[in-house]
This record gives sequence, C-alpha cells and structure tokens, in this order.
Amino acid sequence: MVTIKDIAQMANVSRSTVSRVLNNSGYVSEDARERVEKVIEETGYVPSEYAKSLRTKKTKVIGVILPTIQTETPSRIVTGLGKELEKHGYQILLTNTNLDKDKELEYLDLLKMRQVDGIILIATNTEPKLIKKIKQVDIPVVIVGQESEEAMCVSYDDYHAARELTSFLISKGHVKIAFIGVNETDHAVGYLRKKGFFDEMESRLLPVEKDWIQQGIFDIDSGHASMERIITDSQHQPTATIAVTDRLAIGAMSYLKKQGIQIPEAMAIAGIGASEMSQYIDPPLTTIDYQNEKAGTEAAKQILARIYSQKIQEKIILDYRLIIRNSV
Amino acid sequence: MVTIKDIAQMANVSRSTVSRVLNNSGYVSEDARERVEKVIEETGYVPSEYAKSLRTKKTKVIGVILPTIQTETPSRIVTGLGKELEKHGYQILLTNTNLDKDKELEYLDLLKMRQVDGIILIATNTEPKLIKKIKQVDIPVVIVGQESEEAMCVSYDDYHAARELTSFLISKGHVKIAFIGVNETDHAVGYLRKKGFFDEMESRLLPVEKDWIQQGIFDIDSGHASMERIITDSQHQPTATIAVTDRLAIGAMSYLKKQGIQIPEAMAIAGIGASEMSQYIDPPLTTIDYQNEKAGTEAAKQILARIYSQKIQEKIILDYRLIIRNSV
DNA sequence: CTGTTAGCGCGTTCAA
DNA sequence: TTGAACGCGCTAACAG
Repeated sequence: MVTIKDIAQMANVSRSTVSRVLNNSGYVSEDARERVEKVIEETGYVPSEYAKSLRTKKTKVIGVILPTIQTETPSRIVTGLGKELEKHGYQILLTNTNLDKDKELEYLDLLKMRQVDGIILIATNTEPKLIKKIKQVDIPVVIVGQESEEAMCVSYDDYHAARELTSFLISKGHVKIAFIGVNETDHAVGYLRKKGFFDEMESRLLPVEKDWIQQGIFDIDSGHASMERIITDSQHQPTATIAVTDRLAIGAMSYLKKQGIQIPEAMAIAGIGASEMSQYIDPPLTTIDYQNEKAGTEAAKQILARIYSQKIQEKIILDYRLIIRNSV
Repeated sequence: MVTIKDIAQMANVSRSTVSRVLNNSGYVSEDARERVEKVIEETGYVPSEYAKSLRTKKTKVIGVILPTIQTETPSRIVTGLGKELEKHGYQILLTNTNLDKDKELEYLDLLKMRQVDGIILIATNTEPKLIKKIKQVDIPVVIVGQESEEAMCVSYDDYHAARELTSFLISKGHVKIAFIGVNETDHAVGYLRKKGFFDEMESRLLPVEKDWIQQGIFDIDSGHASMERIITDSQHQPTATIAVTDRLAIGAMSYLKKQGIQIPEAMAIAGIGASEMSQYIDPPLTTIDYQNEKAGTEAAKQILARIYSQKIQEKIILDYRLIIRNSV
C-alpha cells in the first residue's frame, strides 16, 4: 500500500508538503506541487480516509437504519438521501433491521462505534426506549417517517392525508367505508392514519362498524386477508375501503377480483403511498403521494446542517398530494 | 470522547491491558479484567473502529455499488448481502450510481479510498474499462448479475432461463413469439436472454419477424411502448411475447388491457424476475425466479472467503425456476 | 500476567 | 515556502 510517506520520498519533499497539496492548504511552491502531483498520478495514490478521520474526527459517513429495503418507501428515501449526501462528499453506511425493533437500538450503538457523523433513522415506531437511546448516542440523529417532539424529524402529514382521502370518498357518495390499518405502535402509519379516518367519519356523522376495521401487516397478502374478512364478516357491506398502504390496497383488490366483485362499482378502494404499481394495476389505484425521495433529501439537509451546527428547524412535516384514479 | 487511555487510567492498568480485555486476547488477571469491565460499563465507552482499522488494516466494511435501489432485484440482493455480512460483523457502505455508468468507476475509487475490505458490484455491464478498473483497485471485488471470466462473479443462467421460457411458450402452441429486450451492453439481461430466445426459436425452425423484436429500458412505461409498437407495426400479429424483465412485461400487459386485447387468449405474455407484483397482477404473470436474495448471500460468502484468503470458486452461476401462471 | 514501546497514515502546529 | 515533531486511538511485539 502506498502512503503519504512514499509520495513524499519519491517527490523529494516532506510529508507535510504532500499533505498541503492534497488539501490545498498553506503555501507550496509551484515546483514542489508539480512534482508531488506527478508522483500521485503515477502511483495512483489515494489518501486513507481512515487515517484522516482519526485526525479530523470527521468520517464523512452517515449511518442509515431502515426497516427493510424491499419496499418502495424506504428505497425512495435512501435514493433521496444518497443524492443529497453525495453532493457533499458523504457516504452511506447502511443497516437493515429487517423489521426487528431490537436491531434499531443495536445499530444505533454500532453506528456510534463506527464514528459516523450522523444517523438517519427510517423509523417504524417512536417508543420511549428508542428515543432514549437516540439521546444517549450523542450523535446527530434525524428520524424520517415518524413525528417526534424530542428528536429532529422529517415526517408526513399522515393525519390530514388520511382525513382528506376519507373526505374524498365521502364526496363520491360513500357512507359505509371500511379501513385496513396496521399496528398502532407505528404511530405514523398505524395510529395517525387511522385517527384521520375516524375523525373525518365522525365529523360527517357517519357510523363505522367494527368489522369494517381490519388490521394487516406491511405486505400484500395481509391486504388480501383483510379484505376477505371485511367481505365475509360485515353485517352491512361497505361500499368503499381505505388501506393505509398501497400494498395493502393491492392485496385487497386481488381478493375482490378473485371474488368477481367489481371495482369501483361494488367496492371503491384507495391506498396511500403512490407506489409505482398503483398506476398500472387494474383499475388504477387512487392514492396519496408523499414525495418520499424529497423526504430523503430533506433529511440529508437536516443532518448536514446539524453537523455544521447551523441553526435548524427541528421538525419538518412534508406536504402530500391526492392522486385520483379509477379505483374510486 | 472517552478513549482507551481514559479507561486505562481509571482502571489503574495500562492501555495494553484494556486492549486485551477488549479483544479477549492474551492473559489478563481476573482482578484486572473486572476493574476494566466495570469502568467500561460505567463510562459507556465504545472503542473507535477507525483507530482499530488503522492498525489492523481491516475495516470490516464491504462497499456495495448498485445501479438503483428502486427495483426489486438489487434490493433483494442487498438484503441477502446484509444478512450474511451481518453474521460476520461486517457493515455495508452503499453507493448508488442511479444508472450512471461513469459512477461505477468513480465509486470503485471512492471505496478504495474508504479502505473497504471488499466490494460487491451489482453490475449492468462488463465493459473492458470496468474490468480494468476492478483489477486496478486491488481490493477483492465480486460482480453480481453479470458473468465474467476475469473477475469473481455470481450470476444467473440467463441464457438457459430465456431459452426454457421460450421453449415453454412453444410447447403451449405458440409459433409467432415477440420479444421485448434491453440494450445489449447489459450482457446478462440484454444479450444472453435475447440469445436464448433466438437460439430456441431457431432450433425449432420458427421464424422471427423484425417488428416482433423491440427494445426498452428498465421501466414499466417502455414495456407499454414496446408492446404498442409490436401490435401496430407487425406484419403478422404474434400470439405471445417474452419480456426480459417483469416490469417490461407488466407495462406490456397494461397496453394490451387498454386495447382490450385478451391475455392470454389473444396474446400470451411472460416476464423474467419473479417480481412481487407478478403474482398479483391480472392475470398473474408467468415468469422466472432467480433467487436474488440467495445471489446476495452467495456473493457475501464469496467476498468473505476471498478476504480470509480461502480457496474459492471464482465463478458461481445460480439456478433458476420457471413459475407458470395464467398469463400464458 | 503486565507495562513499555513503537508504529498504523494522516493533519497541524511551530520553527526555520 | 518548507520540514520536524507531535498526536489522533488503537494493536502488537517485546521485555519484564
């Protein structure tokens, strides 16, 4: 391995001089600079970021913790993060919990050990022990996708999005609306979206039957199963269904099609997330676009601002957009 | 920041002793060990991986270069990589080219600078300058998804997969078969799958009209556009179409549906990749499963074996599986 | 069993 | 304009 020392010897200067041309700092004669650059060119020398980090205490690495990389939301966020971080010479150290909550805590420690300059946590919950750990690691952390009063965060307006979606269905004449949600420990997706739905229904004085409310997990099959329960268990058949993710909605649609239930005539359906498939499925799915990639770039900007200790806004709530398609 | 030195002082031992208990190496008295462990516990000290790496020349980080994180194939591979690497205490440094080929070269350099122990390249081409760069960086590199004689690789049997898929359509009675491919600089997806198709057609003495062969890019819309050209331009209408990816196939299906062309009666269709959507689209798509996650774990095993300089198999070609569904 | 010593590759004073 | 010297936090001989 070729080091700064080798370059110095070959160019007949001291290591300091090499360091100066490398970092463009201090004075260095044109003559010396040229010799050094020539040698660097010839040897293909690349300075060790590790050694540099040891001195500068900056690694230029941002740790990212995500629940899974196999769904569109986190993928888009990471894409956004990557684009923004790259501009500033930062790299991403990726950790994947595969939906194991304990690993969120574990990786927080691990990333600290790796001396990352900051951490982006694509969160699925905001439980106290997680918040506590975040404070404890003593590294800038930005939470994406969940709102929190106690940490920096970039999140979506889940409550109003769900509410507006519900309102839209009502405006289309639906009064019996079913709802497929997820566990409420996921505050954003599980709790807020559900609350938005219920509040809107209540404000319109529309009753909601118990069997209309189903809970799935984050996959297509559970959307299928949820819709099956809605259809078979309900006293009064609803005429529309809101699912908190597009995947759940797509699963629900696949059950309806299998049963020969017409969409949207016999059952309207809407999702949230603007997945790519939502526009190609038949019929195209009404959904809500959250601009996940933008959430990623925003989170990146936040963490960088924090690292360079600029004044920052602690809490960002992004806008959403209702996409109306033929499933309703 | 608390360092090994602080721990040593507080525990009244030398830094070496602390290092010994940290790494469980050499002898250390029970008494000393307990004191050290107690202090570590109290201070919440975590050793700096950076400083360690500087000495050991091992970073326990694997660089990953991928073309995009927004499609299922790379996501699954990364999931597989992550699972295997984690078992061995390795982390992933992620770089995303967003399909910009120049960045593949750039990131190879960057990862070298970061002193990663190995690099996994999820490749979209095997151009000479890429291979040259790989040799030049002098770090173990494993290519995933493309076959190469000159570098370690984990790839799929694209040729036989395409051939078998073609053979299957023929066995279903189709003789006029269209093909939606991609640019052949992508040797695996563009060249080999196409060759498999043509060779099988030829061996069955089935002619292929020029307009049956279309080229798209890696997205759904271009599958739609390709099918439109097939339908509108062809002299003789084909009765089946093979698309080299599921996304292309799904795009093609969306065009057919829009035109009211029945699948599979008027046009059978098959894809490759076993995307999640392939089983939920209507009708469910016949496709080929490549076990991408396994490709990831295999690649991880390869790179680790190489790092620990065990004897390794340079080239791994994974098996595939034909999934027959109603689109044919 | 333990401490001393000597770097790993680099950036940064401080003199010269 | 340059180089010597020091230290970042850690591991690895080598003595003791």
